Amino acid sequence: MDASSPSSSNESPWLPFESRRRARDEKREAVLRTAVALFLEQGYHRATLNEVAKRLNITKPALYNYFRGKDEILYECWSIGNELVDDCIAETSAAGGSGLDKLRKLIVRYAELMTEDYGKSLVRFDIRDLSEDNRKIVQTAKRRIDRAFRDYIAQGVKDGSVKPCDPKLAAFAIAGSLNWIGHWFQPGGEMTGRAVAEEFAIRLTEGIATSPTRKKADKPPRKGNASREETSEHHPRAAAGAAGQSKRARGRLR
Amino acid sequence: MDASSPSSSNESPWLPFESRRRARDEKREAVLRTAVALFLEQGYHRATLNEVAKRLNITKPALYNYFRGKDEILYECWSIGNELVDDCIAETSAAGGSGLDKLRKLIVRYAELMTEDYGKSLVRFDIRDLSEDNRKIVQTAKRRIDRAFRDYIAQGVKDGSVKPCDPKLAAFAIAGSLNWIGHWFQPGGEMTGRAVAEEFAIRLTEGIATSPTRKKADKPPRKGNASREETSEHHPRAAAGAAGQSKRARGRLR
DNA sequence: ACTATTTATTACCCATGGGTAATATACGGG
DNA sequence: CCCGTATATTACCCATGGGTAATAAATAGT
Repeated sequence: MDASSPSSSNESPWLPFESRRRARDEKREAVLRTAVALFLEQGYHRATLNEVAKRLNITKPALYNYFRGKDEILYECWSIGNELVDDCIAETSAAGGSGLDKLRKLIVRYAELMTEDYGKSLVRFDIRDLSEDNRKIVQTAKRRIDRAFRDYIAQGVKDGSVKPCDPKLAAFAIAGSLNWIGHWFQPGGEMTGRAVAEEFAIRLTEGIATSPTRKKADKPPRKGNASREETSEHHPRAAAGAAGQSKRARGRLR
Repeated sequence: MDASSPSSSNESPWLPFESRRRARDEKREAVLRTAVALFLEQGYHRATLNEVAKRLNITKPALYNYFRGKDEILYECWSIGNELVDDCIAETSAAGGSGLDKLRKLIVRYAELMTEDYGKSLVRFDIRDLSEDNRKIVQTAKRRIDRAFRDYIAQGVKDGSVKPCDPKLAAFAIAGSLNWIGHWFQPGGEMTGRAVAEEFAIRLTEGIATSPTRKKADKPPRKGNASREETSEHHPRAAAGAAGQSKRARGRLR
């Protein structure tokens, strides 16, 4: 343990009593990284700003230099996740292919997102904890995500890559599976996020695809029970850092 | 509106200032019905015991005649839902058939449960709000539910009704879809709970079934967008009563 | 009717934690 | 070196809401 190491992956820019000259945005993001982890770990209501501050080696009021309040922090966390999803959708839509191709691509990306903190925040945070305004924004964004799934499915039905089905219900089923990943996945388990994502992309589309699914060597059913017991039903602790991405500058105060 | 009607579906046994002689268990259950609805509607932390009491025409301390505290009420709500699931599993296991048959049966029942209050409580309530002891019980129960799904799938793979696949991941995918129903379904929408359940049973198994799925006249893709806009992403308000079932007598006080 | 028991009410307590005010410290520029 | 600005700290405030104590009203039994 070297306490003076410059800056490992997920560390606080506020070193105990020292160099505090980092750029403002870096600190903002550090707050969000810490907050999202804590909110996921303990749940928004049990998590306190005091604890967030403590993990950053600062005190609660300092947080108010960067955010208006707890609910705004929550919103910003969600917002980062949302940008990541938007990127997924944009890329997926840009890349050509059949409806099914796009659907698969989106599933892979979205699934992997669900294994990261900011992705989880999209499905684990309660919209009702937000301010009226932010809640509206979130709801609109969620509709847009839903539409992406539905559109790809509908498009697939049209171009023949997807069996005739109700796009709405199919989207519900698929998105449900994916969103649930955000509740049970924890890094360090049997499978990596990427592996889960790819497996789900196959599993979730082989029911509605017109052509047979599997590509690579047909994966045989796996044995072996994990050491850390997971369940499709519950949400365990969470931790682990997530992607950073810095195209944000909204919400400057003063 | 006849205020003196004896006892409609979801009403308080405590009539404003009057007849208070109902059996204890009936009152207990009335508290739970009200609580589960409110917890779903507002979220556990935003919901207050004062509000629960108010909806029952009583005051907060009266609730403590029936429960030790808020978290115990939460647990009891969950517990009722769990009993309902247990019944599903028991019935499904009792009825014979291939692994796939059982899986489908369980999906239908479980899905429909997810459209009811007590069912939703299984997936919407946060385990971390419970006492240490109750949390353990819940976790165990969740593992049991997960096992049922996995076992049916594994059995299906063995008896040839289900394509070779990893039962664990398949169970995750299916349970995820189903659990998510508890987040988006609201009665009064386009489809009834039963309809959703049956549709999901087909959709979720047609990917892993060995034989072609659909039974009745092949349902054509449906058009028509609902008046009340749903999304695969968010959780709306909730209300509606759920099944009662009264095989409970645990937790008597004093 | 009188009493015991159950069940409700009114009036509190108080821990928690979000948020603020006043103030101190660091930093960058002239 | 001094001053303005940004950023942090200490010391508070106070609304909320779970939980309790003391007490009153209803009910059942004899």
